[in-house]
Amino acid sequence: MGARVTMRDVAREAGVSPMTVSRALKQDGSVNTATRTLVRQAADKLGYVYDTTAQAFRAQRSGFLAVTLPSINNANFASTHRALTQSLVGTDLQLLLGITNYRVEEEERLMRQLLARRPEAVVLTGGHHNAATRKLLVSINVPVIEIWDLPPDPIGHVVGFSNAGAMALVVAHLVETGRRKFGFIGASADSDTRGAERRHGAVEAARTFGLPEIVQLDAGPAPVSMSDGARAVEKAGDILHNLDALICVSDPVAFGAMMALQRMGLTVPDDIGVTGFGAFEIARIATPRITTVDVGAEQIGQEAGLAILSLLNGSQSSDAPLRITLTPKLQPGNST
Amino acid sequence: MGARVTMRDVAREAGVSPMTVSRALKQDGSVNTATRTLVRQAADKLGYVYDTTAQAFRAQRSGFLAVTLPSINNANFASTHRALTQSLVGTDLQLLLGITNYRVEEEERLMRQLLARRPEAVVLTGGHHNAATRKLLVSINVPVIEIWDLPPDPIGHVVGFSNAGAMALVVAHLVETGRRKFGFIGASADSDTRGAERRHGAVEAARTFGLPEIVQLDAGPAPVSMSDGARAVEKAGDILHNLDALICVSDPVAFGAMMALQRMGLTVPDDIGVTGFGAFEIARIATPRITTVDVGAEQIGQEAGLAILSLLNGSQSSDAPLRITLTPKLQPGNST
DNA sequence: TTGAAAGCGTTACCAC
DNA sequence: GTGGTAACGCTTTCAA
Repeated sequence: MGARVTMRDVAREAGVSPMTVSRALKQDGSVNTATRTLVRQAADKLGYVYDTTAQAFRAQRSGFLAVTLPSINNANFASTHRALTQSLVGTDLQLLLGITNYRVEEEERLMRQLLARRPEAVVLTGGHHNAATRKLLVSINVPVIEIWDLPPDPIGHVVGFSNAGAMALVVAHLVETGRRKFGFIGASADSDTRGAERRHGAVEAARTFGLPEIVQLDAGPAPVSMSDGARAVEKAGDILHNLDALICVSDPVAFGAMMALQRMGLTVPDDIGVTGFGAFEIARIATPRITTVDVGAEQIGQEAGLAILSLLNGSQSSDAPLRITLTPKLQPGNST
Repeated sequence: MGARVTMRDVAREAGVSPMTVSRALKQDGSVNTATRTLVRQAADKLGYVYDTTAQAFRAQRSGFLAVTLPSINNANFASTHRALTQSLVGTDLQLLLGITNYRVEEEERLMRQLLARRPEAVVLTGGHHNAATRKLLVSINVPVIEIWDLPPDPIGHVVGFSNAGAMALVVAHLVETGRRKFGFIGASADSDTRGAERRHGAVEAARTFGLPEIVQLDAGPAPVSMSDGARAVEKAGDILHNLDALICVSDPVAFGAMMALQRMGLTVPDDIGVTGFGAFEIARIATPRITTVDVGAEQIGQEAGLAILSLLNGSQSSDAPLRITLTPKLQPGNST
């Protein structure tokens, strides 16, 4: 139950000054190798743990990168998270993660909590925020990056793709395979704004192709899962016989839909086609493999990380907001 | 780009002392209402922003709860995370999350990074750590909780269940349904220590029941996924004809295995039974539904949260380490 | 290459 | 109800 070990203690143990300890524990070149070894040994012996809080306080640099994600249980967001983390290896930046659970009010609460930690940059998944959140973010004086979207009126920088455009790829593919009458399965509320954009993109693309209006099948509030996809199909009932493809907001939803269709005696893709979104593992492994869209989740994280580093280096002026646009790729499977 | 506004500036503006500003900006009752109004106005006028870093430093209370998870993309860990977050609502504690990617060396690196932020408590997923990590954790003076395991020699407190015991439930169930010759599909390396324990539990249970030795099918390094399960089955080939059940380390692996079996013309459960682990959504939605084990991921998070709060309140002495043991429940499906 | 002093912004503690 | 003083652990700055 002893008091905390500080640099002062390590200094005493090593027979040097606290300042030398400070320098020895960094890569800072100006320390004698022997001294450094001595200090390292003393630190290890005493079980010294560096105090980032004190450093952050003294240096007026938190070392935090605030990141929000809608969900922690999503392979795509996990990829983005991993790539972002990876791109910060070797720097002293640390991710401070907040999960919004797809709720805008939660995002505001979370953002207040995150900003109180004085992050050096902020990464938000999605480009739709309430007024209060926006106000918070424009007033802080650090880089803000919105990812996974292409907001028309971004707060700062953007690394994303067009969710609507990605859905247009899907519609075009379905048309090519000779289909015309589509249903869309997605979340009901506007909570999943990327989902709403995908829906919108599908509807618009259908109009462009001169197709019949897309039938909307409600899968409940976000996040929508396999079961929600299955339930939406079950609720649809006879409507399905008038459709030749179901466009799903994500691969898990598509898989749930396929399971339900199978139970109803409908064969995919012969009786009806099914498409997913996001290139999740389930799309590859399901039988039939699900036609999906790879949005480059990993690349988003990587590009965002690189952007942050250059913005913080000052090598990139933040006066000219970045807008990095990725191109989603259709991944045809056997479900269409 | 002027210098930062501090309490001192606000104090000067309001004609009071910094101490009074500090009190006025909290809910702290002992400030005259008029004074408080004055201070608030001065703060607003100057655009004052409270400095949490300085507070954390001075008060020696970071407000952080350090949490490690093996993966961000896992419904079970996501449940634990959500429940833990939920149980801290209303407190000033904030989660500081680190992902180990199932790697022990990564855990050490991560733990150093997390501890440097001086968390008020530490939650580790898993009960296996390298010597350095253990040393770090026993020397810090805050509550440490290991979850998702029942380590024989815990660092501090424990909220978990027996992975081996849970697998014994599965084996007992398979025996009841008349099966005797089992294969086990799990990660190869020891990286997924919970997986290794499950494997061990299955082997032990088989011995207890006097069954033939369980055939080990390697699914590669952790994390193992649907594809890994499928690949393990494909590699097994004719071995499968000598088995009447495949015990899988997780539901995704079990699903992948089922898909591969199906492609090989084997019917589940008639030709061979399949079991999973973790009560993932895929177990419910797959056809046939996968027999699995619900380990109470959410309850783990909740209990850990409650434990932390009581430990930090001082209402619970940390001299007597908590050991909360949950009871996994078998969820029979149609795959056995 | 190393050390001494000062101070980052806040709050615990003690006066009044 | 309010103020003064000191201190949290580190690093910037200057000196040796």
